[in-house]
Amino acid sequence: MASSVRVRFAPSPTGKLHIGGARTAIYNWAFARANHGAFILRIDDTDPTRSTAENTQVILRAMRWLGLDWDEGPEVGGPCGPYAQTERMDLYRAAAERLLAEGKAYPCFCTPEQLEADRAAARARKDPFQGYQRRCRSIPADEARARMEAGEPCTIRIKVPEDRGDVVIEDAVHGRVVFDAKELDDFVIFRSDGTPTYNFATVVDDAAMGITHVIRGDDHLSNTPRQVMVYEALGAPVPVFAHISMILGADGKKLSKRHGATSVEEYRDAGYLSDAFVNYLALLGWSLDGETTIIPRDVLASRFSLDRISKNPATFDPKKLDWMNAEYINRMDDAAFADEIMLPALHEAGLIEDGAEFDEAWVDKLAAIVKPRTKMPADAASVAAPVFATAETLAYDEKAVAKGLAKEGMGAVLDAVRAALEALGAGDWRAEAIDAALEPLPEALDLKKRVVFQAVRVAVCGNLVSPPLGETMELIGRDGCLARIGRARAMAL
RNA sequence: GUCCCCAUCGUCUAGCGGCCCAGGACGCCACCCUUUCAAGGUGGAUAUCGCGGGUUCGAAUCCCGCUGGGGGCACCA
Repeated sequence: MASSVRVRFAPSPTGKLHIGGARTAIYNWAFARANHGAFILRIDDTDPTRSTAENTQVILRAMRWLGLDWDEGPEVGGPCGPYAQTERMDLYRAAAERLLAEGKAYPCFCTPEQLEADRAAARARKDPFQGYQRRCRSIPADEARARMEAGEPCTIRIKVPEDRGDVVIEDAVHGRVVFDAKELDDFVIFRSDGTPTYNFATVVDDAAMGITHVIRGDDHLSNTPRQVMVYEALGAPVPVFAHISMILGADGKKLSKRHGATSVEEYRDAGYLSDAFVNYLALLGWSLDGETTIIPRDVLASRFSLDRISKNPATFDPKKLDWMNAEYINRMDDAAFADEIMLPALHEAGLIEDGAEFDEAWVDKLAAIVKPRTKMPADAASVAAPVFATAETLAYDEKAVAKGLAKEGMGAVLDAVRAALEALGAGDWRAEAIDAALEPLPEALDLKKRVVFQAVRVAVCGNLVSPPLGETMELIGRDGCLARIGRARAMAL
């Protein structure tokens, strides 16, 4: 396969992995998988003041949680390493030297003050071109070389060919985008401190790593013609670009802290399922067919395509993410739900001991009634909590007691309930039998069904809300239920 | 200032000249199921396809202008 796909996700470790970056990573990963290509992770840490090793670790952890495995990159290595830009400085230096030697770049001795003055002047005379005025472009090569060797501080600028004309970018999502090379200035590729700039380092790396498709945020579209200049100067093939839109907050503004959680790990910590999160993010700006919303990652990995990426910016909608999460939870089978969601949640909530063992059938039955009431993992703990309490520890909700239990006549109801339940032997303690035993009571007591069952519910679960009574009581057990009713009897009138 | 991008229900989107007085999903509402809460089922409201001009027998779809958003123009990435 001569032209096999190679894509990369290249975050800067200047912060946590945020939602927008995660989606870019997902698209790159899915595109690589769908085309049997390679997904490369590279750490673009050329900004020494803002990059930290800790952020890199946070990003790697987030990538793993998202399930985006990389074929080449940190901790897995690969033929194009190293995969952090700070470790590739020699490459950038060599590339810059080459461009200098070939006359495709030149040193610029302008001071920041000089540059600022030029900019101010351009503004003042309303010059449509506000970029670098190319003061140092015409310095003779030997003079430039001499000044450099004398140690005069300088940056290296790329020489945008005078007659370059239009720079045409065939973008996979935007189509043809045309820039006039005249609008491009001779931008800096190497700083005076000897470090490369982003637009240079990325291109050198993308070229060296054989990247075939650059899938990244829209904010880079305007930078692309600059990068094309570097590819051309380097004599490297220009990859296919795919610029994806930004993700906005509910107010249509760029997503920021004001909009709540923006980093991947905040969503992980909040209990969102990786699969649901990835599915939701993938759909924010991409569609499979316009109809399907539940797209498991294996489908994403086989059916993802660039031509179905949307051009418009997307607003992040937490409500839909919540729905998606609940959907993934409800699609789990009971055993998986019990092991992966319910039991860990109960443990987290301190409701079960370390290494506690439960009867498998019992746990599955519990899972079956808890699962549809679980939108977030923590819900599983609160829904199942009454089952794990004892008659002594069960918390009675005050309002529930007032509304359902502490009322005239409820004492008689509980007495009747107790009598009916006591008639059931331990061997008959099953949901259907319990329901059958309770069923005739409302009529016998001449009360509404609702009133009777509400009293039982509060007595047994401590709350007005619970999973179906019969099943819940079966799981709690005969003794537990009778003990609770005994305790509740004191609260009833 | 200048260059570039974007514009369909509140939100994510389908649509690439007739199948669309616009389809799906979230959310919302109603009903059904029901001893509560969910889940599930059924149905419903919400888009003059940003605005104005063209082109065409016919435009959400093509062209032009405008407006509104966003991004770039750094020795940040």
